[in-house]
Amino acid sequence: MNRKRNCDDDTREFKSKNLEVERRRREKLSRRLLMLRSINPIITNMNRGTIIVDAITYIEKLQDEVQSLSQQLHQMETTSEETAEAKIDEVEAVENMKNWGIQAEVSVAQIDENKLWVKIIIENKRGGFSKLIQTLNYFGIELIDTHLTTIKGAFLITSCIQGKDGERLEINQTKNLLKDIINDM
Amino acid sequence: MNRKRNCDDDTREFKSKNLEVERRRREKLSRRLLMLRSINPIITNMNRGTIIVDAITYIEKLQDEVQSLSQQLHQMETTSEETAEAKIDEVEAVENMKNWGIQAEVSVAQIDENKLWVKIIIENKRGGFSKLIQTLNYFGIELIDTHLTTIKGAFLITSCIQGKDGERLEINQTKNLLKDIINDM
DNA sequence: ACCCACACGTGAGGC
DNA sequence: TGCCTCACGTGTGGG
Repeated sequence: MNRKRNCDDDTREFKSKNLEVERRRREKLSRRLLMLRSINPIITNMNRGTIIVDAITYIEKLQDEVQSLSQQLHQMETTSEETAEAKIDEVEAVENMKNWGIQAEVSVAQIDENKLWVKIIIENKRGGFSKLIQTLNYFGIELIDTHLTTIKGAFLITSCIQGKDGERLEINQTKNLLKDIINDM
Repeated sequence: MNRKRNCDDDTREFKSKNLEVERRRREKLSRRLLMLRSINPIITNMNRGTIIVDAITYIEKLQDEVQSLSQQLHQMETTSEETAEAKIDEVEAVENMKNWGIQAEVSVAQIDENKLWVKIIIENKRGGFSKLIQTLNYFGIELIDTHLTTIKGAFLITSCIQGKDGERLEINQTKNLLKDIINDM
């Protein structure tokens, strides 16, 4: 502890051998502390001790952030698994349609001045049919009576439709609308 | 630097006033370094300097992790917006059913020894109908002829079904299967 | 003057 | 032994 250097060492200063080594060590430690402070965006003070405290709190914050993010990501992945399955189903549906030589088709015929008869053959996309119905509903088209059959990856739909509020439906417009809807799926 | 204490201070050791204070400071710093080391799962050495280096590398790793996770989360959110829309549609569908007093319903009747007639009223879940069809298909049930109407957030389905390969269908089993499928949606 | 934080040089102990 | 790390007590400069 207390330096026991004798008082008789007169003028000649006796340097320890590890003087320079110790100096290097201190410098290295200081540089590393500055490094630690430089990558930490949250700094309260530039004291030697507060640098470490800030680093601790920053690490804890990052750990919480990682945990929270991975948690959110995990539950988002689990909820979107069915979407992935749907994608696979759609691919298989197209394959089936190709294998069986089924061609997509849209036919529209006039029944009377208010009603049209439509026949649609499309690939069996997951949710495609209900989306078709909803889209038609959005465009003011009401499905009165509908037949539907699924065969080997295809929807076969025949339906009697009319415009809401007695609005007249044009054959070509309706046909183009149906094609657009199917293409958008 | 060199202590200038006169050699005439004889036996009485003169303690600096900041001796204890400095001691507290050192202890505090050591404790904080141990804290920093304790929350760091990646430890190469327990040296004073390597503790800081490990903390730096750990912070950098955490930062990269946070960036990567938030990036993945962001692009997953953008791709799953449509799912959120579907959820909203489902909620609205249930609201509509409640507003119009439509009750979910499953009825099954026997047509002949091979065919059953079913009537189903369910909420208009996005993709629910095609999932119903696919699930029935998975359980070996074939839909021969199907009527479907959507009214105010509900599917009204009447269908003639039979078992594949001439397999007989029991009424109660089929009814329970349909209920299970609907509950799983 | 005081307080606080830091750097300094050195001895002790482990490998 | 030498090398390396740490704790110690103190001097010093800034607020």
